[in-house]
Amino acid sequence: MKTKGILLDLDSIQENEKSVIRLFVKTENRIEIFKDKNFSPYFYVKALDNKKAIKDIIEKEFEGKEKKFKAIKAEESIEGSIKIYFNSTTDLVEALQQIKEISGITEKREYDFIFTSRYLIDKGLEPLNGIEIEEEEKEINSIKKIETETELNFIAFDLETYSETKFSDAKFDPILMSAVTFFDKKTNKLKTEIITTKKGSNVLLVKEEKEIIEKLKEKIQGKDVLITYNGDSFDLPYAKERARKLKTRFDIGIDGSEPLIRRKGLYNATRVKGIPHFDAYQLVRILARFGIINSIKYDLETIVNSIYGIKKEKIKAEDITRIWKTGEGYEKLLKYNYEDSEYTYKIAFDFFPLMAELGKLTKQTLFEVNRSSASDMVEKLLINKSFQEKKLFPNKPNETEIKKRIMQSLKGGHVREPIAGLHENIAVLDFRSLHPSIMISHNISPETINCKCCKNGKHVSPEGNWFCENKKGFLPSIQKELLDKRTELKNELKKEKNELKKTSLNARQHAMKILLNSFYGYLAYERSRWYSFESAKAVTAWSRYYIKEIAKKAEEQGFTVIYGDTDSAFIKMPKTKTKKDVLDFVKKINLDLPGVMELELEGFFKRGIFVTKKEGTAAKKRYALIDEKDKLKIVGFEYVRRDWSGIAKNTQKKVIELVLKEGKPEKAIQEVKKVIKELKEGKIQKKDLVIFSQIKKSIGSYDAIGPHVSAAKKAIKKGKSIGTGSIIGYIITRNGKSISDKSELEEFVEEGNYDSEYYIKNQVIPAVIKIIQEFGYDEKDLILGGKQSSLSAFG
DNA sequence: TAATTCGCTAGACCGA
DNA sequence: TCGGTCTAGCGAA
Repeated sequence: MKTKGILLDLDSIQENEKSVIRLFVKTENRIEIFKDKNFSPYFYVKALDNKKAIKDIIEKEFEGKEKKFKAIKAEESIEGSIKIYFNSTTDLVEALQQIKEISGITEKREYDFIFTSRYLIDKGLEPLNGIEIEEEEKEINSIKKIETETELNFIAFDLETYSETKFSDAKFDPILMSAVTFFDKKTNKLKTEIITTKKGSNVLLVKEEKEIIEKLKEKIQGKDVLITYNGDSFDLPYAKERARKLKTRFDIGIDGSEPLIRRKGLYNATRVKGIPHFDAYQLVRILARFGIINSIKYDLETIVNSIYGIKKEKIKAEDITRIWKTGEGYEKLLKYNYEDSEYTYKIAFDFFPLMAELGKLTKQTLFEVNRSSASDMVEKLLINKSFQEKKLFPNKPNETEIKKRIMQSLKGGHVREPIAGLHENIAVLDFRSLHPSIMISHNISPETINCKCCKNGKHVSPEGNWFCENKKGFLPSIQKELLDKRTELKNELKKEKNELKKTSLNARQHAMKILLNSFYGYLAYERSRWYSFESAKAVTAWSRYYIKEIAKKAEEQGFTVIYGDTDSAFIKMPKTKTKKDVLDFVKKINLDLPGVMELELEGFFKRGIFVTKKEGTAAKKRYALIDEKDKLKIVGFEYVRRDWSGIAKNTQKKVIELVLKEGKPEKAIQEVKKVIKELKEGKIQKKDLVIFSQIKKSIGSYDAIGPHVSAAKKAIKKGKSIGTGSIIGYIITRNGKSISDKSELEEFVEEGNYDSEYYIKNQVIPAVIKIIQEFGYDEKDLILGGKQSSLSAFG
């Protein structure tokens, strides 16, 4: 019988001592389980004498935990290796240890790879894409990928729980309510309901806590993707534990299992069999790593604000309990629960296409890709290609090798010292995808380096290594494929009118961009299977070479180069030069660049400012530009840093704006004076004084107790739970001697209790002084009344 | 518990 | 209480 569906999830189980793959497939209207009993785990070995080794392997009795077993098959395979099959993954693991007892075996390969990933790659399947199964009574005879439009039913949920202390403990504290959000087909809109035991808006009333869990379970059943915000560590483990306490089961898995909690260091990964658990918190972490979003904190309120610009109200744990007890503010609590669930749904929904595409490209399930690192993704992609090209992929490095790799240090990009001051008519040029384009254009790959044939060829790096011109490198050939496909998709995107198709095309090209940019890092990452220090070294050597060449040529053309960082050149156009001259220059450069390397014009800016450091030389990585539409671009300054107070950041922004937009340093000075006055008068609100900083290691292991550590320590004494990874918001109060003494967690500080001296001298003034100094003013002009200088910017 | 290096700044820490 | 050094965090690319 033929069945078509969408592949949601897979796992492997042991059945009659055999490993069996189970696929969770969305067919017509439900999720069904299909078993594949014909796929055996395997690994490869290399041997001195294959014939003899095969005979020995076949005859070998391996010692299992319970009984002896044999390999089911051993045969000659790719690259002169021997492929050995086993009944189960447990057999394979045992055999892996004992295989070295056979003489003449020199090497083991492809043994450290997850069985389910193996299955997807070998069968050429893509999670969240279509599959066609030839089956009998749910047992798979054959399977293949087909292209299908993915239409899935999502459901998000969010729990509110009771707590006498700061944190709820599932052993004692009940679930008060659970919001669920899903797409309502009747109204074609999102619908959110709150399952709870007290009446109110949008409430789905039940009698007791146990029924909340059961109702939630009922709501989840029939959906295809389960969305939470930090469900990995909170909502799912909590619901599971409460169910146990209340003598019921939270068995939402398609196979009737409960959520499976796997400890992953400090965090959990919680899996639901058959229904991919899509944790929006994990998603947001990934997006932040790839620079897609930028946020100070990772709680839902901050994230919603940074993605959608919407201010969502937060209710603290203790208030939830108070509201529940008194009933006062109950509607607010309902709204809070409602919004948590709805925004969680929205974030996950909006970024689902991107994650789905990353999953398809790297052959990872949604659950996996949702918790995957950049190196994971590149590695899976490479392994997949390796399989397609019938090659053996490299082993993971052992710990000794990893340590050796860490010892090596790599020189990075070139940063040019800026010319400090105010500049006008700036053109910013930059290389399009610098690292990938260097890798592709110079064929940089671990196996093309220093080949026999091309020592004096085109691809000799500035530091001496060279790369083959005859044989295409493994890594760059994949990058080229991605690049070409991406260009094609972007062209299609331009023509496409249908919004849904546009979303999907855009997600695909974005996924490719992310992967493309991760190759270089993977090459230089110590745990990489395709590690090549010398290759990575060549990439950066070339990057330095090319960007310096651009600067040199720009100067030869009569431009002044005012700055450059890694892949960019900021050039100042003298009066005699036009925009066309800049574009012609770019064009000319591109004629000489090799392969796919390309210089682009990022934009024209009417003004820009670079400042000096304390020691007097110009500061790199901090500047501000204003374009022709008066749009500011502020880089590196305190304004973009979370470890500065709002009052300092906002004042700095205003100063930059006044100076760049209107060329009025005098106005800027007035502005700063005004802020200083308000600070002195105690008028500044708490929220503008908070400084955020992360506790990056265990609180006891600090040598230097800075303000954030000090505030954290005090808060811990008061019963707050703060650990590695916590982001602290603190305020410098009037109570104490040193800055650290005065530092206190924001929530413990009364409105108005702040050290105005600190905020003036250590926050506002340092944030603006370097900028106004460029106009001939100094600190005295900010504190004293009179104006010391009358220099004007454009006078 | 998983990409890299370059660069800036603050504030503690320490010895004179 | 000073100045130099070191620890720490965060951002740019």
